[in-house]
Amino acid sequence: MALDTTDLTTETLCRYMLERQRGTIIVQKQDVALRKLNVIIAAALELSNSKGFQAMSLRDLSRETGLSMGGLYAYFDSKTTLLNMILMEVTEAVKRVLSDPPEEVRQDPAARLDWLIEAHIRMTELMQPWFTFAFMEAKNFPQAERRIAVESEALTESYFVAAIEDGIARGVFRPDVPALLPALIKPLLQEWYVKRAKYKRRDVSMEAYIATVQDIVRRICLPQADPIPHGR
Amino acid sequence: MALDTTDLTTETLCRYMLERQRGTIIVQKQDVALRKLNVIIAAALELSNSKGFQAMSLRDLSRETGLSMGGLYAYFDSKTTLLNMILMEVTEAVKRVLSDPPEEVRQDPAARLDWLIEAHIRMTELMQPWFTFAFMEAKNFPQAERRIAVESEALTESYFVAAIEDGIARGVFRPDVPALLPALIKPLLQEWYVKRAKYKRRDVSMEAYIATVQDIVRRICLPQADPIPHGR
DNA sequence: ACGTATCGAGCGAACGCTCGCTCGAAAAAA
DNA sequence: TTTTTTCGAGCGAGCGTTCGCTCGATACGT
Repeated sequence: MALDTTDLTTETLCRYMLERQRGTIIVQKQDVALRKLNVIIAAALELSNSKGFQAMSLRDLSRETGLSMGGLYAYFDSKTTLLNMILMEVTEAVKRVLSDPPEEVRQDPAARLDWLIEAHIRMTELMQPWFTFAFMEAKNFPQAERRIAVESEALTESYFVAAIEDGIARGVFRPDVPALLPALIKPLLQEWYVKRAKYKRRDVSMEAYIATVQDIVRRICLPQADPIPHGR
Repeated sequence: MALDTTDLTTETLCRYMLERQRGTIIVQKQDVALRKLNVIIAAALELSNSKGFQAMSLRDLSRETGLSMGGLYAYFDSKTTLLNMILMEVTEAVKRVLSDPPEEVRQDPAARLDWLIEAHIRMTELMQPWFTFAFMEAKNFPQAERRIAVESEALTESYFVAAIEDGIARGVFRPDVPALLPALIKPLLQEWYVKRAKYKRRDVSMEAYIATVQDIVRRICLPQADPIPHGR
């Protein structure tokens, strides 16, 4: 599981963001800008995820970051821009991570599926506030932003489509794998970060969750190995 | 599939609501109250689901219903109460529908699971705006209301837990059915009404969706029958 | 049948407040 | 001094909520 965890910290993501948003971020000094951007984004994610983006006022954000109202506007030119900045980093991160599976996994469809599932869940765990934000807020986005979210989701699904089709073509997977399966894996992956509190309460570890989803998908795709003998 | 569809129309749900909220609804005349409540709830669901409950102002609602600001307050005493009224009808409807499976299904665990899946999806289809509201808005509810939503979800899950445990106890299901499976069925059911637009676009009928979820769950629970022989 | 009293659904201006956002000035850095 | 960064009072719009009021329908006394 070679997932570059340092690449998904809020700090690193803010570095990407700063670079990408040179146009809108007024502050010139790199180190100052990066430090404050970090504080702003972290606070924005926390406030947003606890009360909703739209219910988070910029005064809340000002209080939480220690920056003044005007100070905040050196980092974005509108509240919607702030939303876009966060969204963009999430979708870019998904592309970065899921688009290149490790070499050893490409020849084995089952392993490739396992890897996709594990990588996706581990990524959402590392970037949990980001994904919660992107997922929870997506419904109320302006149309343009919602299309981005939909397309990003379609991209994720396409990775699963490819892996499953490959498995069937190689004769490793059952030929009657449901056509809807790739679409249905997505909500299983989202469940982990959306209902995180619930699984924490039940002492379900991320590893156990990953293993279960992998197990379920394997049971659906593979001709049954029936690993544990059972009576009757 | 004996699902009483007339019981789940907005009109009928408003009748229940009117009865339950006698305390808060000021309007005395039954028929007037019922007619207007219908208009108010329908508009509230539509506005809420397109821009979010928070973002729906009572002025929006006033414009959409043709009632004045003051007029609206004859039907609820605060915006939060309006939210609660809708939430409550959803959770009560779930109880009504899922708590009594038809007799012929109780002795057959696989059929019982199939029934639960079909009943739940058909119900969410009939009450789509209600479920979208309850699910999408739940994240940003005040704490008390969020607890109701969480408990309602736990209740739904418990129906699946019971059915699966019964199947294992009877030796019909594999003993190694993942413990998390009941929790993971829920997001598969939600997927249908949350991403409704996506499946419409892809020409996936509700029947096909139901059949797929049933198929998937069966593959996970049953010792593999391997109905279609497949090559290698 | 007719006039009068009563009812109550509905109205909408107004209140206190918070919102996203601006901008001139102070502070800090260079 | 000049440039860059930060500040925070203030703007107009819009929020949820209230309340004195209207006015057609109904009930009742004669």
